[in-house]
Amino acid sequence: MTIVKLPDGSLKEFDSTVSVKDVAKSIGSRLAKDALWGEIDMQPVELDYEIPQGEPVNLKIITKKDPNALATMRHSCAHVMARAVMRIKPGVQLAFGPTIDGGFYYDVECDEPLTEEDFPAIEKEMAKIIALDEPFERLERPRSDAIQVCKDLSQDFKVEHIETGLAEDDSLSFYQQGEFLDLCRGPHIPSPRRIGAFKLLSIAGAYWKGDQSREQLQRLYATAFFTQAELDAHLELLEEAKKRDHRVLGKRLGLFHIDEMVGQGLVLWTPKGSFVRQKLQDFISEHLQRQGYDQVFTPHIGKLDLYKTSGHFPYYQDSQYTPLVDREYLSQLAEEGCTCGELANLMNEGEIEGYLLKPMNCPHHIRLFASEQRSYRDLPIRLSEFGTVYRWEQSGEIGGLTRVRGFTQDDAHLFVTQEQLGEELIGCIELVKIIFGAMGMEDYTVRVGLRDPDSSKYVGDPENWDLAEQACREAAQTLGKEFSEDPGEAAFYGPKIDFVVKDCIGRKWQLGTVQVDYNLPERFGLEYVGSDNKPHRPIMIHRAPFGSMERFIGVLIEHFAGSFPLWLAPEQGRILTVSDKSEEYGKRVESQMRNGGIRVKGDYRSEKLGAKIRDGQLEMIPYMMIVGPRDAENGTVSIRDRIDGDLGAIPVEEAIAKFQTEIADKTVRRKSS
RNA sequence: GCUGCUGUAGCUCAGUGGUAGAGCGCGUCCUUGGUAAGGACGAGGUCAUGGGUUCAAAUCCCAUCAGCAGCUCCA
Repeated sequence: MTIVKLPDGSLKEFDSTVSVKDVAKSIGSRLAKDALWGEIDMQPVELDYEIPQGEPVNLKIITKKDPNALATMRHSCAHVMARAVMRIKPGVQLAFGPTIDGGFYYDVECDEPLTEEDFPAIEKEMAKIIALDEPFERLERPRSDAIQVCKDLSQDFKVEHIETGLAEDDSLSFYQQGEFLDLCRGPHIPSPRRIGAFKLLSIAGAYWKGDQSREQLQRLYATAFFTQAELDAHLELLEEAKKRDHRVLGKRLGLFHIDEMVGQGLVLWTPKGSFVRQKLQDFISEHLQRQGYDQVFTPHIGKLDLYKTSGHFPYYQDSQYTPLVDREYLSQLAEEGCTCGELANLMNEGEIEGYLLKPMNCPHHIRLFASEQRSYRDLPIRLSEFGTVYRWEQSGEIGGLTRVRGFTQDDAHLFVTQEQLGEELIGCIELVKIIFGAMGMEDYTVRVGLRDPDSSKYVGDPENWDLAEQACREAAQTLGKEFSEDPGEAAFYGPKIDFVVKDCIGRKWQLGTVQVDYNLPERFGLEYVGSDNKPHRPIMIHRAPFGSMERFIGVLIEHFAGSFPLWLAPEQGRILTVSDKSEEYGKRVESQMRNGGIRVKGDYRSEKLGAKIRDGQLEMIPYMMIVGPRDAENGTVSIRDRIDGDLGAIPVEEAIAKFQTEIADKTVRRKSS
């Protein structure tokens, strides 16, 4: 008698010996077909495994739908990959080899570095290993034995990991497949037969345990699927994603340029890109005005004293452009025979006079606040500026519009009383909500950064912190969207709310941010006169709903795949003449459209209509207005929509009205796919 | 900053130790065509920069700069 207990708690009894497959069949033919392997008392077994008779066993039948099935298979594939690498390159040290979104990796250290040229050989070896069809066998070892096993294998990283990361574990598990033995928590698939299709993707450096001061390993990225078709579809998806990369589209659509001669991470906005940026600024400005913000302008540099007071210099020196040293100060130093090394030391200690390219706008705004006597009646004071800041980002981090060295924040600083904090935070959140709403961006996450209660690194009164954190939570709730609360993620000066989106290849970027600050008002000694006629310290809110114009537009290009909504499109429409004969009418339509406030251009080249349409389509022009003799006669344009294609002929006035409505409504139209 | 890869015409990319090619784009001409590429001819390159090896380097080596992927970082 075989007794099987299924995950739902039900029991099944069989008179004779049955395999996992037989049990699946008894439940349903569909399950039998979809079954990949079984798990008996948590241990993976093959479908033809014969279930022991007697005592009831817990059986789970794993199908593709099981959320862990793919990850388990990929992890087993990682073992196969590591085994293949060890066969090809002797003396390989293994580190970690986990599963990640879309695949897996294994960190290794080789005497002689691996390159992508080694991929075919590794893949071939993997195929051989899979063909051997050896099972993954689990072994449990007490910790002292486990250390010895890893030492015998000369796997130093594994030894270290057992001694540090796994210091609490009394017993450790290994998985063995043929000659390959690896410290591993598991689980694994019963046999490599379930690895359907795999592919090595890329190779990159990675630090052991993510620590920059430790060994740098080689990380082999790869992926695997149950079927070749799924792998192909995945690879195609990756290719598609690359096409919407804002760096590719930015070049193709002529939105921005980054020039070697100007400098790394310094964006030159072309007329088209500038247009989009300006439109976005105008858009948010309307809402700032409505919310009672005051627009200000401040210079791009400030004296070092300003940043010494704010605490940014010399503390954050590494991420700033080198200061512009005061001319007289420099010549004085020169007279005193100061060497370069001494100058650098002075700079490190902050003992230097000069100016700094501003890494943030707050100190300037703070000095504006402090420039007048303030009463509680004046508060809240909301100073906004599209302020350009410069930060010396690490060279390896810079790329496209999403990480740059000079960028413009849609910045503002609110000086508020404790009582006003909550309401003002809600106002800030509303702006973010308006922006994401207008762009049709749903796919973002919200993080509320709270202080770590055990830490003493935070400035400000703990009671105020509690109030501010609560205010942040409540403000975040007004989004009507889930948010995470992250203790320890607050800045040392106050809690914050961050808005994060992913780019086309899955990298996460912070866009909007709202931060409470108890620190700077203190450092600058800011005050207002309260109703009690006594001085009080205001609280500051830093906020930037876009984050930075550069990063936001970078993400926006990918979000729209280059097809901006009509109100944002630099070129909203294009007049296409069927032949030269219609040029005069085309020009008339063009000026009619312009007078109606529509941004149009005319394509009067002696090309065939099909070619002009193709060009317009590739340039993602929202509307093409085709004009030929028929239209000239009837006073119409034949509209071709970027999304829906030919819409037929309508009178010019009607077309203008249609566009005006779409612009005024800021409609986001997307391909319904 | 670190590791690996890459750098050839405006763009996308071929290419060999013996001093450069395609497609697109651009210019001129022909074509006058109603919803995704009409044709011909032509112009355009210190093969990223600086060294080195060699009779000979765009090709091999080194350095620098820049780009890409990842790691680390991001007040």
